[in-house]
Amino acid sequence: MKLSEKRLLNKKEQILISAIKIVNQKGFQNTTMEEVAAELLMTKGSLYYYFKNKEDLLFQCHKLVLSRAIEELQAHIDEETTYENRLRKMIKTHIDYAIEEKETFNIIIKPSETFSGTKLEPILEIRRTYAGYFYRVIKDGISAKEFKNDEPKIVSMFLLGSMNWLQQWYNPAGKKSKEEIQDIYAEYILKILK
Amino acid sequence: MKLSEKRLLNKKEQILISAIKIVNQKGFQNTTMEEVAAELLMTKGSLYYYFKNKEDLLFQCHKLVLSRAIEELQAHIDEETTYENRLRKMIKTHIDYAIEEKETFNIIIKPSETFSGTKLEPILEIRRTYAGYFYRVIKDGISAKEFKNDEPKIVSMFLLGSMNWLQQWYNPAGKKSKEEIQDIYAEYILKILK
Amino acid sequence: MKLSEKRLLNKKEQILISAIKIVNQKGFQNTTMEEVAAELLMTKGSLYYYFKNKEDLLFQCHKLVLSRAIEELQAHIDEETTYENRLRKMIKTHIDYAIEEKETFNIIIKPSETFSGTKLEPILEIRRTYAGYFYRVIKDGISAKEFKNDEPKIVSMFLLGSMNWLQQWYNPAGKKSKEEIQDIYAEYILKILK
Amino acid sequence: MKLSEKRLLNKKEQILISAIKIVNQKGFQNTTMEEVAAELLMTKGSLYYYFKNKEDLLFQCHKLVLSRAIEELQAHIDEETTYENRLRKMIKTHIDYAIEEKETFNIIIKPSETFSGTKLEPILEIRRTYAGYFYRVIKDGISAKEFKNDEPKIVSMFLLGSMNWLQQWYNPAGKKSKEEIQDIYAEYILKILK
DNA sequence: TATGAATGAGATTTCATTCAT
DNA sequence: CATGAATGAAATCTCATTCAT
Repeated sequence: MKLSEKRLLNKKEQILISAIKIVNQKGFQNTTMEEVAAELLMTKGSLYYYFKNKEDLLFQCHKLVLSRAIEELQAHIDEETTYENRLRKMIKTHIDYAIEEKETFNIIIKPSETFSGTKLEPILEIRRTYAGYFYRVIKDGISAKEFKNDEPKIVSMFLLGSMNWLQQWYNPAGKKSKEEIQDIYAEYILKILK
Repeated sequence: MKLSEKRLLNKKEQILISAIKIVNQKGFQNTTMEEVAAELLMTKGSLYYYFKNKEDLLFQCHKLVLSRAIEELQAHIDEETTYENRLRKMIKTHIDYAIEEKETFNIIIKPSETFSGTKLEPILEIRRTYAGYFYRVIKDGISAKEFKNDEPKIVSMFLLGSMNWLQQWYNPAGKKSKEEIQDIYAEYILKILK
Repeated sequence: MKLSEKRLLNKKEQILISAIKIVNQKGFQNTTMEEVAAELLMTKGSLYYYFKNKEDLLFQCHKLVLSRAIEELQAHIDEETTYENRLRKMIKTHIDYAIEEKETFNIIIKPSETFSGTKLEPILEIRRTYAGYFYRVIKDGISAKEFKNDEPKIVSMFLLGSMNWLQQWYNPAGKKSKEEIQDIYAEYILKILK
Repeated sequence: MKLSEKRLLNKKEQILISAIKIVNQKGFQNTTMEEVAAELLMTKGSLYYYFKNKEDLLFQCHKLVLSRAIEELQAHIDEETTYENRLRKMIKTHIDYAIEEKETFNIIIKPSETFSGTKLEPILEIRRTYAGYFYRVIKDGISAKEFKNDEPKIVSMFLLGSMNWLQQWYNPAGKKSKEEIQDIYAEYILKILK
């Protein structure tokens, strides 16, 4: 890769990071190109040098966040340890993202309201990939007789749903720390898997 | 109540029902006043006779659906039967709404993205009330020694989250019927409560 | 037709007339919705109440002008007189429009630069209809042995081209009056038809 | 001329040739600097080294095509043969350009819509020069008693118009070949000149 | 010379909201 | 009560142009 291409990529990522920040504050629909640009001390027009349109920008935000999360999940899956351990770590990771990156991580939730046509399917695909990691570890844990359950797909969705919901009610200043929550969620799901 | 007021109420409800339909198809942010009006063979302008503004209309949609669901939950809670039975019926009800009334019932979306200022707190209040029903039945079940768990709040949220997520992946044409799903979800949550 | 519909149509036509005026001054691409609105003492937004988008507005401008011209041609064709006479009158009419309504009449010329996709074909269709009148009168004149020529299609295009070109060089303040030009053009084409 | 100036000229011409290609595809107004640059595997910015601005670029495109055509016309005029022959060849040439170089050659477009201020007059001047060749040959043919007509200016415009219009309807895949058309057009104009 | 990046002005479009009738 | 019409603010997007490197 040429230096200039690298620089372009860097800038693009910089923009994405800013955009993610704004989107996490204001939500998707309420984020304007103007605001994203302002955050970067750029002008609207410049954004269009890097991204085809708003949908494209949002799409790449989502992709960036999810792909980062996926990397972490992958690392956990690759560890040589019990399936329980892997699952626990994956839960930790997911909850971190769900709480910290709220909105961007969240297109996960209603992509069809944000994306239309061509971009929707890729988004859904990434989402499926992501969910697949949870499915995998549960399924493999079952095969390895470490877990016991007949519906790995449903369990994984059950888990994902309960974790995604956290953003709605979890209060960092509340009684339970994030870590405690992470442990409790792991405990609960393991009860289902026994 | 005078007849005219009654008629007003009827018309209002009619509008809400149409609005709910559209919102369930298009999502909150993507529903325009025009579309709601069109569905009712009215014009945009007329809607403003019944509702102060769009936010108000959406607010009342949300409220209507939630209050209907709350009535059902109340009925289940009032039954003279085991807590397990009550919880099972409540899960059934919630899943019915979550799947059928997708958007309007949709408690997932950050209300702060749709509602601003004066309407936000009332919305959150209704939601808390709603969630309270699940909290209540779990807490009481614990007090009655039917369930066993130290974190009724967290369990109820865990449950709500997993159910709300259903809209994202549940496919009516898929392998599992809605009824099977309802049973499985009840089973899982009961495992946590034992 | 209801009164309200009539009023709508009236207003639409009023807008079209203003738009035609602006377009004739500035050309298609250089006419902005803002300007059209300003001419009518309206705001941009209001135009969108009457027309779906800019292309639609321009399309209807074109249609209006052409359909008026077509009416006149039709009247000439229907007269009970020699084909030569009919053709002479049609030439008169066309030249009047070509000189007076320059631009709007002119989308005739490069519709593909102004219209895209769905609107292009209808435009071409109207254009074909229009040109068809000249073809008809020539063809019929030949059948009636009043004219003599083997290529009515080509003659009609030859004629239309020469007339459309008038806008490029005709100067109302020049030596020849519009009426003289109209006669000369008729003379020339009749020479070809003998 | 220094070598560097020569190189500059070459590059300029290269750019013009590419630009002409694009303009012929997309039309004057719809051609963007970006597209022209892309065709040359250059970047927008570079174009500004060679041309002051877009108008300048388009101007020179138009000029280049017209001046090439003019050269050919000149050659035909200079031949020692009948005026009829000269005129026939000029018609051939013009029709070739009108059909092949559609847009850039396009004399139909109102230059005032594309060119403003300083560039407009030069454009009109070239066009007049171009048209002048047809005027000349007709006028001289009349003086030489080979043609007979009192309005050489009008005849030449009549001819030019009919030929320019060809781009609007001529279909290479149609019944008549380009050569046949060229003959027919010559025939028609000669009828007028006799 | 050439380029990559940024700019900014302006154009189109959308839509909640208002209001006279 | 209902509507048709108008509004205006804001958002997206385009593109010619500039300029430091």
